[in-house]
Amino acid sequence: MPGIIDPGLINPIQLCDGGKVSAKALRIHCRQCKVRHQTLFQNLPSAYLDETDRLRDSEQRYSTHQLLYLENVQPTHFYSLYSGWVALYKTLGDGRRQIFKYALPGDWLGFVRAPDGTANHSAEAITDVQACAFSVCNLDTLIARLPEIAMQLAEMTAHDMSMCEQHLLCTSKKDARARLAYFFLETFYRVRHQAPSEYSANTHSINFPLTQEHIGDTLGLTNVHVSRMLKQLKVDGLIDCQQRRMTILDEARLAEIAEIDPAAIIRH
Amino acid sequence: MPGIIDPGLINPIQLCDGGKVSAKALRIHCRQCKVRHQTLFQNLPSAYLDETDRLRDSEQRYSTHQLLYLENVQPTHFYSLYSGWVALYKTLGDGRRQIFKYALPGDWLGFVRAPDGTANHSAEAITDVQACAFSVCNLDTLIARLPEIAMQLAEMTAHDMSMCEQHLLCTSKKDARARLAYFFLETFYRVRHQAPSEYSANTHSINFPLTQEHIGDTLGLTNVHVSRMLKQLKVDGLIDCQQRRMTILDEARLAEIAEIDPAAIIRH
DNA sequence: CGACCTTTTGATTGGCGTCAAAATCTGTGG
DNA sequence: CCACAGATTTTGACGCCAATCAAAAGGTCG
Repeated sequence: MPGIIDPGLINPIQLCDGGKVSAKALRIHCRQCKVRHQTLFQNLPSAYLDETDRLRDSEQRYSTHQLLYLENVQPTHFYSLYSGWVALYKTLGDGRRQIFKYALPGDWLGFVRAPDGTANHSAEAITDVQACAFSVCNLDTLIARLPEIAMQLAEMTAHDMSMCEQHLLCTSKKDARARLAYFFLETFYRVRHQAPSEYSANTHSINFPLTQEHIGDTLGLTNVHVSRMLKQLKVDGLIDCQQRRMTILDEARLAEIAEIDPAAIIRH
Repeated sequence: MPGIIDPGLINPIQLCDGGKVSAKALRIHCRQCKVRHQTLFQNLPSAYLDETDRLRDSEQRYSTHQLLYLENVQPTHFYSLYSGWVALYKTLGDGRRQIFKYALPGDWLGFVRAPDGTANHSAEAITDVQACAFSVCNLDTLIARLPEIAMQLAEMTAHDMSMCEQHLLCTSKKDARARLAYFFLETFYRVRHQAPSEYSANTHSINFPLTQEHIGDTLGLTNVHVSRMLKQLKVDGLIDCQQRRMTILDEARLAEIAEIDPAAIIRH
């Protein structure tokens, strides 16, 4: 029910030391989390990683449909996603929404904000989600102590920017069929890379929790039209998509339909 | 003639000390340039500004239709734009292109690149252009010496990202009329803010060098349809646009048509 | 099992693209 | 200052892709 917001869904924070998570489970999780921090902390001397650990605020869990943060609201944290899918989207007055990214494990959320400091988009858990939260206050501390992080942050944002431009190109210049082909391929590659546990090499398939409405909101189509075009792709034997699992059946032809520059794929 | 590239147009660099620019003119320009560096260097102790001056590589001039850099090519410089308009765009195989930003005076170009270091978009001068060029090699030097710049860079990129998301929302969810209204308003605000000399408070108008084809390539419309819808807006007395000048006649109604959140405008 | 969500299918409409030609603007050289 | 070529804008006719409305079928979860 886009456009209508239940404030109770926002920031149901469980602090590490106060919540349901046992100290031991937490320690294990933190250790795993540390690996995931690579995207932001990968160029840091490893000795510094302990420092980042100390600055991490809490572990948080969200279940499907819960919001991590909300457009136009001052966010308290930014997040390193550990598991699950999160949709990042903007809403228009009448409830239409544009999803512009699905955050996957390893992605960072919440750094890009409007000039006044409020979030410029909302973040909703698509699946159950685990995330490491950093207080936005700590970001300054972190950067003051470890300036390398700032550059890393700039490059991560630049990468997001690059994807967003690609998305814009896709949405405004390609027809529905090409958009779908593009989206499925991109998503497939991203999941394979960032969430290998959700990828099966045998079947060339991934876990895929999105509804056709999600896809429509991403590509600027209605769920009805997504259904029609997706059926086409299935009939043509290019793709299979059911029961929360998506299989790429003919990668080459999909890439062709998607008008993807093969060189661009390699980069991901 | 999108899609066809004249290599002669790329990087016609004039070094400060080797080109047509007199030493005096250069010194004046650099001084002005320094002001324009605010976006990247604004948080630096002013003593450091001399250092950035030393790291600046050259002044460059481009005339209409020249390329500053080209998609998929390793760029040698990144730029601080001093005067003029530059279109940043991606091209599809068949020549269709998607312009996703017009760089205006004060903007930085060329930092966002693909993971392999090549430019992920092209930059073409819409008008005659003056830019300060920094060698990409020097960026590391610069940041090593002045770490604050990295954070500034991250925030600038985040701001670009925010605009790109907005653009995506606009293009994929709004009809042609709303897209145009949005685009004219946004452009008007940006020019007023970043190039005050091109803005006239009396007439509420700005210099506007874009063709309807540019606008179409920006908003995902054909030039034909832009022409039709633009005429509507003119007939309705909302806007005037001719002879390279664009006037906002009814800001309130335009904002309404554009479905712009008034709060969002204030932020710019 | 029943309520709700998601997907599918059909019929119809409309916005925007395409093609084409005329009109207007712009800049350049004679 | 005019003439002319090329670029840009305007206008019309027509077609198609995707939106909309509506309803049925299939899935999912409590």
